[in-house]
Amino acid sequence: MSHNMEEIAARLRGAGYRVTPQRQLILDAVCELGGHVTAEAVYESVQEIVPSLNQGTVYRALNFFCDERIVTATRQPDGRTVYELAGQNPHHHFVCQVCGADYEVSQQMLRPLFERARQEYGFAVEMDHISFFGRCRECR
Amino acid sequence: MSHNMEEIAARLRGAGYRVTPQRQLILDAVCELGGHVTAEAVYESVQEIVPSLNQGTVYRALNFFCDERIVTATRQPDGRTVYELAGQNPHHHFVCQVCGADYEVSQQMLRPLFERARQEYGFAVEMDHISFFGRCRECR
DNA sequence: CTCCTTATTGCAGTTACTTGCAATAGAGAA
DNA sequence: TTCTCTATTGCAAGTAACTGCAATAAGGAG
Ligand SMILES: [Mn+2]
Ligand SMILES: [Mn+2]
Ligand SMILES: [Zn+2]
Ligand SMILES: [Zn+2]
Repeated sequence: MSHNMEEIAARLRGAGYRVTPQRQLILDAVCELGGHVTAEAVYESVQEIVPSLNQGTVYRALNFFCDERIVTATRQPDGRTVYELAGQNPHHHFVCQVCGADYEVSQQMLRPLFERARQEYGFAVEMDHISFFGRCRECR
Repeated sequence: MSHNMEEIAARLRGAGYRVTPQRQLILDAVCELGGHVTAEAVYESVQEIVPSLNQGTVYRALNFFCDERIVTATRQPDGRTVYELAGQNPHHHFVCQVCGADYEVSQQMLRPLFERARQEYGFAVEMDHISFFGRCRECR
């Protein structure tokens, strides 16, 4: 996973947002830490570079990037939220509540359901990163 | 929505749990308030009958009932969790993020997806009350 | 009915995240 | 470069929900 900051910056500025060093550091951290990362981990990471950078700023930036669809978020059953670069391949997850096994599944897999939602209810699901919790084969 | 306390109480006692007045009040409140109800609303409701009843107890009881599959919970995008009696007809929701419109959809609708999860990954999804957020026809 | 084990409660403190506000600083205009 | 507007930050307080611990009480045994 990698991100093109130039491109993202241009898009954000074009929309009237500002590209601050804090936001760049935070996005870099999400990218470099890789995979599903907690706000806490991002905070600790950026903290090492700019100790004055505030936790509130981390949360706000992460939410901002989610709104802008630059990162995705999933709420875990433990109450924490994990973030990830909303890169090239949109996907969802099947997560085992017992052992934590995590199957990444493509957007495709949910298409039939979303299609039916649209046809039967005129409803357009707008979730690009869902986690379905349950049990894997071994844990049943 | 209604619940048979006798039956539930017997089942809980049989499993080694205790049926306390607090738990009964809390379950009654979820039932009587009806529909999707917040912990806050439950707390205020039981508070009127037993003012000493603690918020922590409400949260613990609600989680306990969720574990026992007696109530279901959904986390809303605003961060709050709403609870509901896990009654006769298991269902999920399509919720419009703009106007709040809420389509209740039967468990059936998700069966093909869950079936595929099982066949392709050996994964058994164990979520009985999912909310899919998006936009309704009018709000698009 | 009384006793005993231990599940549950009340309480207070903690965690994860959000928010109001005054100070700061992007970034477009001149 | 300088000015100006206002988006964003740091800070501190606020919120929903969770948790450790000592006191309480459910409910089975006798
Ligand atoms: Mn992911
Ligand atoms: Mn429901
Ligand atoms: Zn597993
Ligand atoms: Zn709508």
